[in-house]
Amino acid sequence: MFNKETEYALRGLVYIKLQNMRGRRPGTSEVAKEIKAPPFYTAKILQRLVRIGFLNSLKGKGGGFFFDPAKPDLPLIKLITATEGDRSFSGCGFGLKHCDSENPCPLHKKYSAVRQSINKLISEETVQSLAKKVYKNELSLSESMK
Amino acid sequence: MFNKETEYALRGLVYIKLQNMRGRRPGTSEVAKEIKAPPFYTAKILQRLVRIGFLNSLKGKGGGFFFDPAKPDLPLIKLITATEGDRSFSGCGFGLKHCDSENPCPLHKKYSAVRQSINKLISEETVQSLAKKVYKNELSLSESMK
DNA sequence: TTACTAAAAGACAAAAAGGTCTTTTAGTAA
DNA sequence: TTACTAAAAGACCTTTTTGTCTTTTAGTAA
Ligand code: FES
Ligand code: FES
Repeated sequence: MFNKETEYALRGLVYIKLQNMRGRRPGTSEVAKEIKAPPFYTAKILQRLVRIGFLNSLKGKGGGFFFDPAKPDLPLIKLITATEGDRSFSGCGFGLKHCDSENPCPLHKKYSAVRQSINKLISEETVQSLAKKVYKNELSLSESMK
Repeated sequence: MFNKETEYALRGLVYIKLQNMRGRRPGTSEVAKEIKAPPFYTAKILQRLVRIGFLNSLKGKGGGFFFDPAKPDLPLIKLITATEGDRSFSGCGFGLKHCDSENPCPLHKKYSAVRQSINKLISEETVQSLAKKVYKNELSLSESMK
């Protein structure tokens, strides 16, 4: 579905938000471990997200990553666009340069419906809304242990 | 949506089937040109599809690619699985190793619905059904020229 | 059977994605 | 103000994907 970078970013941010809700600011190695992602790569990705402005960080002892509570929630579509560009979920499923309902490909009718439901999903859900679900329902951020 | 190889394979096969319906057997360079794909890469991909058995070919003058009319239609899901493996449209949208409704990720509920509609689409449609649509409705296999 | 045509095979190369690691900088706590 | 902690930055590497090209093989038509 998403590429690795987006996956790690998404899982990482949800984990960070969840910890923030519990009054903590996790660091890179904790995040990487919890979301089962490569530690250095995770660090690099989180740094990029801070630079973009999606996330805040604090250096030094007791430091770590956190969300500015004053900022609006971060919809998945914004995150995805930032990590993998616009490529997904806008183009033609058949690979034409542009999806054009005036000049549709043979997949257009069915595919554009699916595409719309994907866009709805990633526009409605935010990092925060996902974290809240985990918080309330004990949903999983990593594999079940059984 | 799909990777390049799958896209070229899909467009190429639909083009070939369409030409077959018109009594022709196109060759690699014709296919590549018509679907706007890199010629040598297209050749390589088509060769692989022949080896797999999705497609037939005939060498020599008047030769080219064609579908065995006796064979059943080729659903997109088979093509996709052959070109890019099982990775898409089965796993967890959040990146967990397995999608497990007993231990769902926070995307599970909404994502699994979308995933199912994708699977429905690629199971229902076949190379042949798409070619037929193009044949009947003059749908587009490449960009509009305007 | 010769000349031609077209696919088959596979080596090779460029670009993008994914990942690792070292050095530097900035902060905190005692 | 020293010692420690943790992020920032960026060089470097590996793997996968995408793409190119040459040589070989198999067939057709005349
Ligand atoms: S033209 Fe292909 S999806 Fe719209
Ligand atoms: S567990 Fe993530 S989609 Fe099912």
